[in-house]
Amino acid sequence: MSKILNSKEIGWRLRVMRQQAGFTQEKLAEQIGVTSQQIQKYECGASKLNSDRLQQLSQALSIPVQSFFTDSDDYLPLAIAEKMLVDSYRAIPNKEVRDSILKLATHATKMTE
Amino acid sequence: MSKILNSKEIGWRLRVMRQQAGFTQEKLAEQIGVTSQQIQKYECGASKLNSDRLQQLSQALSIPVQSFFTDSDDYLPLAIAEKMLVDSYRAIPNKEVRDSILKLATHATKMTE
DNA sequence: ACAAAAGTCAACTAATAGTTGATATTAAAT
DNA sequence: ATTTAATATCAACTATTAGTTGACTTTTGT
Repeated sequence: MSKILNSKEIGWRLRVMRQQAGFTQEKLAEQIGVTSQQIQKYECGASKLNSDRLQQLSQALSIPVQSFFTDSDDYLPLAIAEKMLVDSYRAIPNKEVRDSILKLATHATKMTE
Repeated sequence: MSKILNSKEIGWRLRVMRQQAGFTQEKLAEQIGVTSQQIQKYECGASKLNSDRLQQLSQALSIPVQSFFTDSDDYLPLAIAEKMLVDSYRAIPNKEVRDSILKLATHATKMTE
């Protein structure tokens, strides 16, 4: 159960990722079709990102939507099991097998009942 | 460049995933603190999900946020697939299921050699 | 066929996304 | 150090939409 991030925290991530991508608020703003003031609001958490904006921003910054919600820090000290999981996954030469593992994982909740 | 999904498409995913999780609109609604009519709106795309709702729904349905935005697992670049794998793995509430996924992954490499 | 549960529709209100215009801060250049 | 241009921030207002309630319809099970 991962923590739910508030709009301030999400806004901060947007800011960091925008800067890493080398955009000004203005440049990013015109790419997704809002004013730079609106980007500003996203970044301080005064406005919340909806599904459209999330996708537009992800595309503009070339990152997956998930980046807004999971700490990259979480992945650095990857728990042993998780590290094993990813390492194993990487090591699987057959794409179909990889895909089926991934699919299994993403749908695993259903199997618990 | 992956396609940007409109709220109708996203709503439909919500519906499918809710049903797969075995929730009624009502049940899901009370879990995230809105009315069932509001869930209904999300599902037909009459309302858009914001970052808060996305996280609440992901948690309630035990899926990563990314599930709402990526069409099919097959197109995912490796890095994103890995992220999704770990996110999904973490979202699995049942330890036994988690373990079996891990075991499957670690054994998958050998089996294909 | 009936009753109960789940889902849909419509009208309204509350909340917030998004705008414009003004002000502040930073950075570069003279 | 002063000025200039670029970037970022603040405040007030408007437009949109998220979210509500209540009535209606469909589905499901006995």
